[in-house]
Amino acid sequence: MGEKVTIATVARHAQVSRQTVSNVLNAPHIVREDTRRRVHEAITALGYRANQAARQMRTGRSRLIAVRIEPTRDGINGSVLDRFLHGLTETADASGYRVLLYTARGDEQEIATYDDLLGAYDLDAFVLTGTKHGDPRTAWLAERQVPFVTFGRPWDTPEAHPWVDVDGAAGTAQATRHLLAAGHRRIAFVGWPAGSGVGDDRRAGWRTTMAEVGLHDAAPDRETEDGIAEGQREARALLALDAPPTAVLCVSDSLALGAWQAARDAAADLAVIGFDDTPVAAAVGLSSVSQPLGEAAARCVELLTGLLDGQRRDPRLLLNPSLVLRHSA
Amino acid sequence: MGEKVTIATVARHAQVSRQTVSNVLNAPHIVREDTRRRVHEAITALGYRANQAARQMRTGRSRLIAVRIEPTRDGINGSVLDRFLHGLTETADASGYRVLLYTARGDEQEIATYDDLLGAYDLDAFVLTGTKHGDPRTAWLAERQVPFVTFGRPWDTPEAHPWVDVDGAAGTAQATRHLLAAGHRRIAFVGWPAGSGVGDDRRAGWRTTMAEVGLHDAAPDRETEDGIAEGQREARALLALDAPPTAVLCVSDSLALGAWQAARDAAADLAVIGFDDTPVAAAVGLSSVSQPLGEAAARCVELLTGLLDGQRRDPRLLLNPSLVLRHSA
DNA sequence: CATCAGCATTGGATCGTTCAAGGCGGCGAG
DNA sequence: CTCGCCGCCTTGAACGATCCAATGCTGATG
Repeated sequence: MGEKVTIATVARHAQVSRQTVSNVLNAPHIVREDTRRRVHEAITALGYRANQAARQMRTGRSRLIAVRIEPTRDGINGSVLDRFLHGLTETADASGYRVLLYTARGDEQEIATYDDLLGAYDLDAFVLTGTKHGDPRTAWLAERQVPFVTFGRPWDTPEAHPWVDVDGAAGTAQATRHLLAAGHRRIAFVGWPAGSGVGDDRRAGWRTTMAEVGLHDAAPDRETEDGIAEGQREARALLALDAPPTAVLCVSDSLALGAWQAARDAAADLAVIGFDDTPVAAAVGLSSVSQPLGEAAARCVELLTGLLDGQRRDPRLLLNPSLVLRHSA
Repeated sequence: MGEKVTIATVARHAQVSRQTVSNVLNAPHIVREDTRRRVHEAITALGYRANQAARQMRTGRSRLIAVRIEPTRDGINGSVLDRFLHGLTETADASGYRVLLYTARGDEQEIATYDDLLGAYDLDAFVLTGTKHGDPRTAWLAERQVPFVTFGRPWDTPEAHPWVDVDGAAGTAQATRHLLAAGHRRIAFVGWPAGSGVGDDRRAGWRTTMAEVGLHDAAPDRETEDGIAEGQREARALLALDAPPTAVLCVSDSLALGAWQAARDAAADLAVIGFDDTPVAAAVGLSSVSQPLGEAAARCVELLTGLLDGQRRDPRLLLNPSLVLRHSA
């Protein structure tokens, strides 16, 4: 339709210079009230939108945030990222940022992608999900002073970089207390093999809570890979014990679902609580610990915009999950 | 570390002019073999990456594709978009494009977002998911000649714009044939209220297949909103019939899961097949019709790059889903 | 030997924005 | 009265790439 509307068009229309229009947008306080209003009127009248490419070329900032999207590994856990991503996009929008996606197989390729994105698109910041011990990605980014936030704690050095995370231990502690309050005494835990930050954290919440009430002995602790079949297997093993537990707390919904199915098949009276409150849990009526993903995403964006604006807020945030009760416990 | 690497840096390093470097990148055939090689060596040696902002300003193309991410409505169906998005990002990457996310509440706001994205970021193209009758979004984009592809047919006018879709009718037909081959004669369908393109399409596959074998009379057809509780209700109603069906085909996994649970609770021998092959279906062992989401995404990107390069391929693609068999049928 | 075609290469202009520097009127201080 | 300063605005230059027109070079031809 109409010709391209640039800052010059607006300037002509408002009878001022280009720079004044630019100032209205970027430093309104140095422009006189009525001039500012006149420029704003011209902007809306013409439907002007600042060209990001041109702005970016001059300032080196793109107002773009990169987020990795992973292949849905499990299928069950995929929805977690999905919800997080949605929250991220929405909050970023509100702050004038946009979310750019990328994929990568393996850390090395991911780092190459950083390089690419930074070089070609001048990305402002990165959001990483799923951190692990000795993560090479955060090291690379930190070394180059690229602003980034992780959703997930750096498990080695808590102060290494800004992060947002959900307090897994608090979640399992809450679940454990709920089971205790319901009269359970033998409460087992089915978790991942020790060594993963997330898994160990969640296990710790259960363990300390059980220890607090002196029930540590009546608390079988199992380690297994993630999966429904694995959950079934562990539940069967637990039920075959001399003094089987009356409740099981699982580190994931996959394991919890398996355990729940195994208990039902064996007609055993076993309370089960999972973790992540995935759609699967909701669908089959499984109680689960729910992460505040929307809030986590919002905090990530807040931290990033803070970083980019040079503000210094406390760059580490631990959020509390909540327990969602359904039929299974 | 090193200073910013621009096209001039590369030119100096390779002992040629800026334009020659540009030609190597954009029109390699007009540059002499050995010159080209020398330039390429300089590029890799310096780690040069073309600045997209500068390129975009001159050419007006951003190599960016926008995709909407929706709030996970159901929770169960969210994973479909998730997998599609992953495929999209991966294929786009391979073609040198990047995926930009956006959210919007309602069509009006979404159209405003188009305007914004086009004005500010010079987006090259859009991918829309979930089309409906009389979609105002596609009309808006078409009117402005913005390149776009929809994942989902335009249900009013098949030739309106390029699209990729999965043949829902073929999927339900395949599922119906499977049930027939397994000896079922009374096969019910639980679908959404007539009027939604997707739902009607899926219903049609079942109906025509049943009609082909003259079993149309023995085929109860139910209409209901989506949801697990709704699926349970419909299954109970079906089982209470004088001549209850021995199998149920559902338009979604949510409904199928509900039906499957109701049948189990009633200890009824009822085969159930769902649609979308969501993680929930996989988790509980529900047979389902699976959409080739990765391929659909790849085709979307192919179509778009074709459009952008001015190629004229057939811009309409109907893909075949496949039946995934588990315990439930 | 002069001319010209064919091709690779060069310099300058350009996209839309922001930064740096400067102009200009008015006001208070010396 | 003059000077300096402040607030507000304008002008020229720059970011890094591509496009366009012009130039240099080589070799073949009249």
